[in-house]
Formats: sequence, C-alpha cells, structure tokens
Amino acid sequence: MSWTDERIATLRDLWEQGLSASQIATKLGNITRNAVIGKVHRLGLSGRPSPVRSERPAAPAADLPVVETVVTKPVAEAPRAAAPAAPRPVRIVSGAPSASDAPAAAAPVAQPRLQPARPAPVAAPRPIAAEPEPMVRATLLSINDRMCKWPVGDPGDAGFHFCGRRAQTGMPYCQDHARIAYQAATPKSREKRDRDRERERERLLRSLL
DNA sequence: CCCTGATTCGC
DNA sequence: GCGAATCAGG
Repeated sequence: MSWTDERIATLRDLWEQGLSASQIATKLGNITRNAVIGKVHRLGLSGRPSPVRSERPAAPAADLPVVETVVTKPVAEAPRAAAPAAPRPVRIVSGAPSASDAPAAAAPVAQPRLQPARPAPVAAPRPIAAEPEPMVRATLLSINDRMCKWPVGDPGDAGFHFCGRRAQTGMPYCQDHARIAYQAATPKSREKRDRDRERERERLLRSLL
C-alpha cells in the first residue's frame, strides 16, 4: 500500500478528528500505526496532545502540562452517606505520638487505595476525613477481623486510623463503607466497561484474521 | 501487558 | 519518503 492522495486525505481527516494512530491504521487497512505516525509527522500534522512528552533537549516545549500536585484530602468529595455537608475533620489530639507509629507502612490488613489517586475507579474506596457515625478509631494494633478496615486520614499522619465499626460479616467494611467500596456500576462506568470489552473484541478478531 | 505518540535510521 | 524498531510515558 502506498500513500495515495485519497488515503492521505483520509488520514488527515481522521487524525484531526482525534483518532489514535492505531485506530486510523485499522480504518485505512493494510498499514501499521507506525506508518500512520510516520506519515503524520511528515505531513506536519502532529502537535496533538500526546500521551508521551519526550523531553528532547532541543525541544522548547511551549506548553507545559499542568501537573497538579493534589495533596488535599477529598473531604468535600466524601460519600453522600454523610447527609448534610458537615465536614468536621476529626482531629486527633494525641499528646505524644506512639513510638510504634512510624512503620505503619507495612499494614497487615488488606487496604483499599490509601494514596490520593485522582480518577478513582468506581470500586476504589478512598480515605475520608469525617463520618456521620462515631467510629471506633481502630489502630493497626487494635484492628481485628470483625472491625471495619476503612482507612481514615493519611497513613503517614499520627492520627491515622481505621473506621473500626462492626464489619459486615464476610466483608472488611462496615455497612456504610461497604456501600462506598462496592458501588454498583454507574452509567458512566458501565459505558467504559462496555467500551473496553468492545475494543478487546476487536483486537481479538483482528488477531485471528 | 495493554495502550499512546515520538524518534531514529536503514532502506 | 517510508516505516520497523525502539523509546518513553500512561
């Protein structure tokens, strides 16, 4: 296959529509994504937001990506479970930090994501700062199988603890937190899941040709 | 491992 | 000019 005027026109069109190189390659047929990318560059079509920014020494990148360092705790995004927006951060007032707090990194219990993580996957619970019901504030030492292991606060902070309320039988979380952790698929998440399956199917079909 | 675009370099 | 190989990042 060669780059006929028509194929080039199609390439231009699809590229400007935002299709990825591999998608375009599939549409054009009998061509690889590398060929597409190569052509795109030769045509001077690049400049689209690339997922990879190779910091070439001679490239004076005029557009620096906004790399935000969000360290803020998602207090405002707390689950709707908390009826009114009454963010009362439960601050720990421990006078002297326990000596056994530091090595808390090697938590013995299976935890959901403790780190920030922006686009939280549907089923990924995140630490929250305030709870409607009083929590038992379990520590690594006091937590046990029957207690809710929902992490509260920053694992690095002295006040970090687990929810500690009675866990649902067979579950690591209390009722409230289990509801947050195991959400039903939202329309959006279902959309994405279906999309992923579709892509996977296409890939499989292609590999069988 | 899947994906993305970018770059290199022999053809 | 072309694009496979490779790189670099998500």
